[in-house]
Amino acid sequence: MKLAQNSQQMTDMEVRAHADHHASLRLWLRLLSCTTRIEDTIRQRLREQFEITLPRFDLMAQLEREPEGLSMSELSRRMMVTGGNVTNIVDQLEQEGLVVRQSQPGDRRAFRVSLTPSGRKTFTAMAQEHEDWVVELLSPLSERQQKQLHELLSTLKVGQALQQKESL
Amino acid sequence: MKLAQNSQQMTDMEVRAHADHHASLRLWLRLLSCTTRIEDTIRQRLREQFEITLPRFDLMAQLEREPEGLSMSELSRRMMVTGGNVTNIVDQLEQEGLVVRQSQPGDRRAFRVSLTPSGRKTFTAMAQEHEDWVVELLSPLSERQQKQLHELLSTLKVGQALQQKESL
DNA sequence: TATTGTTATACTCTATAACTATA
DNA sequence: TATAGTTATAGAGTATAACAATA
Repeated sequence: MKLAQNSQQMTDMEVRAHADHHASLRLWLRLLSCTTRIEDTIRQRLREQFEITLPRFDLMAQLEREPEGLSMSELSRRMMVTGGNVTNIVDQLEQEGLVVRQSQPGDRRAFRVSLTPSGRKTFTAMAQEHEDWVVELLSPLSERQQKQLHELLSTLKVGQALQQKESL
Repeated sequence: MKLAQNSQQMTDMEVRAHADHHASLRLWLRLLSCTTRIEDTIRQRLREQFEITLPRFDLMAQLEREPEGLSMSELSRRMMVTGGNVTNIVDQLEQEGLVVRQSQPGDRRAFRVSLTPSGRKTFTAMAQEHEDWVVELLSPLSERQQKQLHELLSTLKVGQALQQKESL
């Protein structure tokens, strides 16, 4: 591509491909900045209003969906971080009385981590606020536009998953 | 909203608003996961192939657009991080010979930071690869879909900016 | 042997605050 | 006084690797 530019022998297809490249790059930068801005806002509000970080909130969100609780390794897998990190986060949340480790009958190596009643109550309140923030931050888009955006991102997500599979 | 649910007196509008809330939340989670997946891939490849982190890459990208160089405080403003961090990153890049601090004639407090020839060459190679990765990662979307996505995100961005102004 | 979970360590990014030199 | 930049410190998140207990 660079050679073609320099030698002034770009074909129409190359010109178009080149233009598309820049368009993709601009799209990516915009995608990144929109997402980061929303995420930073949410992160800041979680800290200010609930003194909680996003990873801790995410871990509680995982547990909220699983009343039976989850093992440390399952949490590690779902949050896509290594085990040591999960140990740290669970330690902190357990000190605050928001989650609890219970020994697993049948496997004395494993724990079943779940929300305490206090943790569940706290999380419900946070999640309600969190949802309101998201609605507010996405409100520049109409309902119809949000639906469109969701569909486009689904295509992107599925495509990415396929690409990952193919590269195995 | 919660009260309306419990008292079973939700109006049609409330029902719709409630559904929209969940839709917005799902949209946000999808937006976040798509962006994070792409960002993590790029971060990993930058580290593996060029031994560079995203903030360092971003700083070099800022300098690449400004052949005259930028002051530390201007870099701090553009990267939206505090001054001490910029000092650290510039220190590292300067040790590797990729950027250089030059004293500013007219203000002996300030520096003009710019890419060295080596830094420019290195960045050009990295940026080319980076652009290829972005094209690849966005390729599940057609050209037309990418344009659509870009427009939706523009609406979101402009709306966010307006909201920020209004909240001042 | 393999797996679950913990511990220890190290690295990057980040912010805050105190500080120096210059304007 | 205010500004440009540095330094010191602290805290969060992350990964890696060695380790103990159990399967």
